[in-house]
Amino acid sequence: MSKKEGANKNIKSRAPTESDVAKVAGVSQSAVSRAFTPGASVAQSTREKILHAARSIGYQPNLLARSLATRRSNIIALAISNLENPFYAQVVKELSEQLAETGRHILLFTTNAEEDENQALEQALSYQVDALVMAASKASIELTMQCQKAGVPIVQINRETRLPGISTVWGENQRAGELVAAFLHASKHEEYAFVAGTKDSTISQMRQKGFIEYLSSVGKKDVKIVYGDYTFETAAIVARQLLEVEKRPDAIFCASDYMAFAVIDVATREFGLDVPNDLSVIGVDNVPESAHSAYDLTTFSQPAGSLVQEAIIIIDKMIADPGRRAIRCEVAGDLIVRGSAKRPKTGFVNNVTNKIWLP
Amino acid sequence: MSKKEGANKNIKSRAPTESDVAKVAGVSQSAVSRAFTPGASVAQSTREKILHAARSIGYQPNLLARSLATRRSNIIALAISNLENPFYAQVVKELSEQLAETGRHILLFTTNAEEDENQALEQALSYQVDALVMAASKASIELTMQCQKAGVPIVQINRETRLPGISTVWGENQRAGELVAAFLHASKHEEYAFVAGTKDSTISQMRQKGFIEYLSSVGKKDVKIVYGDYTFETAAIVARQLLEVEKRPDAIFCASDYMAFAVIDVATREFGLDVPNDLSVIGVDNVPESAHSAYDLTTFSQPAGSLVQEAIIIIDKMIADPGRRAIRCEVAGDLIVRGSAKRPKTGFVNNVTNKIWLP
DNA sequence: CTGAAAGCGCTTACAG
DNA sequence: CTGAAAGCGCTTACAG
Repeated sequence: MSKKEGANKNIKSRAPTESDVAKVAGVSQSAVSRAFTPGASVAQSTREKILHAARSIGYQPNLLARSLATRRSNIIALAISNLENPFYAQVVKELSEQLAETGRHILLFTTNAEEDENQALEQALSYQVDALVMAASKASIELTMQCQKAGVPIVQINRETRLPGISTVWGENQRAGELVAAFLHASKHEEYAFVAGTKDSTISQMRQKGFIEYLSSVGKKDVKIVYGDYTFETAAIVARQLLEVEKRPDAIFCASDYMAFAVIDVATREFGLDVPNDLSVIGVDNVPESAHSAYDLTTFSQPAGSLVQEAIIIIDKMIADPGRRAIRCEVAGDLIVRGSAKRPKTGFVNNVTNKIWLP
Repeated sequence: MSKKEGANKNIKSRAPTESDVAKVAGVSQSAVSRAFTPGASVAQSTREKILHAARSIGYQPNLLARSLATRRSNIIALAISNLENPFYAQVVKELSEQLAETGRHILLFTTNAEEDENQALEQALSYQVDALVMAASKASIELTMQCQKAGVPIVQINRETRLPGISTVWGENQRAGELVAAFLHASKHEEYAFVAGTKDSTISQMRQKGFIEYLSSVGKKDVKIVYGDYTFETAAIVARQLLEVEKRPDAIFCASDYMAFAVIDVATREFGLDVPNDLSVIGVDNVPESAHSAYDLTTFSQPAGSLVQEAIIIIDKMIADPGRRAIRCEVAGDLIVRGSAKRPKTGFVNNVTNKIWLP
């Protein structure tokens, strides 16, 4: 047994480090570091020598150590709840893929209660993440202040909250409500209802605002509002409440596709209603499932890929210029016409992939 | 401006460190470290003094630095594809929540092509993750060898591949195929088909094996096999191929619920078939959507929560004893009876939450 | 119980 | 272009 091996007390062999590579290549440890730093000042020949040595012993840079030294981890924290809603699954996927293009990755925090929300974010900060994106997830104001103090940009996806220092991207929520109302009114519905998300959801509030304001302007002032809490189960419960009364609605607008699925389920299976002849149902999001013929849902689209793309642009701007003020950005959507709601006679436009409606 | 502030060249203030806390509390930096280490040797009074000082300046430990020093990051890499399949969304959620109970978190790698698969895993290793879990995701053998050399445990979820050193947990795949076959045969079907996943998916192969072997044993030797590639779109395409022929199947078993949804969509909307009277469809997974009445899918369950739980147990064992051999573990499921397949006259059992079938 | 010191594996001015 | 050295913010033997 050589002296070197004898010194190694652990059974499990250490992963090779820059020093190991340096020894093999016959250069200094700093030279090795430079060989792995794009744009660093190294002779072409020594770089090659080093890379060869590195390969021969299976060296991989330790990204944790690099992060500590550079103060940049290339890790982005994602705080998310509602992963069962396909819209948020899409957000995760898009964010992960788009970040990967620049070598960054997601550290995931799934949250339910607000307490573990806060705890999660504290942990995220401790991991020295480069930024924090929050989707369907709300942190306390204190904590977001803490992020700002730590110089970690925060961007919210799909919220319209106006908090100091917090960037956010969202869809056309109020316009969604207005367009849906116009569409349903143009196709001659009588009784309207809105299945909201949670009470404190700003995007749900904006959709509701657009919806009832438009309807009010055309004389429909008694829109029933119920809260589906963005879950399938609660949406099903409130759908029952909506449909079991004498004068049931013939048009239901839901604050998310996912809740719209629950409404359609209850209406067709439990109440024997025909969608759209007895009841029109419209959602928001345009998740992939909406196009599945089991639901064939008319919906206002909110493209997850675009929201994520804007979020990343914001993150990059904030990182490049930490003094910068929060950025707020709205992403456009369309009313995608499918089979779950009666259609007006006029106003269709053919999009590249979908039939969309404009008044 | 004080001397100290003058020395701070950056606009953005550094996050406070142990040294900062030490200065405020009037102790050494190592004392601060101990105060934050459970079970370390510190006087109760000094610990309190330190924690108070820490709070006063908003100190949070730098987990990256801690990871570097302890060689334990409390980060688990998750390589996953198919996030659009709700089963895998559930795996993400469950893994994230169950790991959070012990203060660990997921570093997420979403993968499509096998190349970025490998690249992802290399990166994961570079981040010094404590373990790697792979779901619906396949790495090259070389890379998995590299993980082993680096002493990083790997566990695969939902694969039956037998690779040296790789732990894996899976459902009762062959039994699923057998039970489904028995169920369909007992309810008097004539023409059988199997919608497989990808050609190289071991779990799909095992399900197929159980299915055709049972059917063969009762004289049904001509089961049609098509490949849905685990995607909704491909499953829809092969469903069309299956149904457009003269002698179409009246019983289709799908290697995943997600593909079963596509089959039901195509059968009902495009071919006007009644499920289950014209066609029985059965899946595997029992994702939440299966219970939604739009599909009301009969399916063999594969509980994501249990699979994840076993995976974590394995990880912990491997970390505790790195010399240990790979662990392989099968998780039991049930045939959950719902409305998408004709039922046999006999053999029902009432589970706590579901109606299950046993021959 | 406590502090000084070495070390985790990198990066990055600074000299040469 | 290259190396020696200090530093990133922690942990952990080692003395006292």
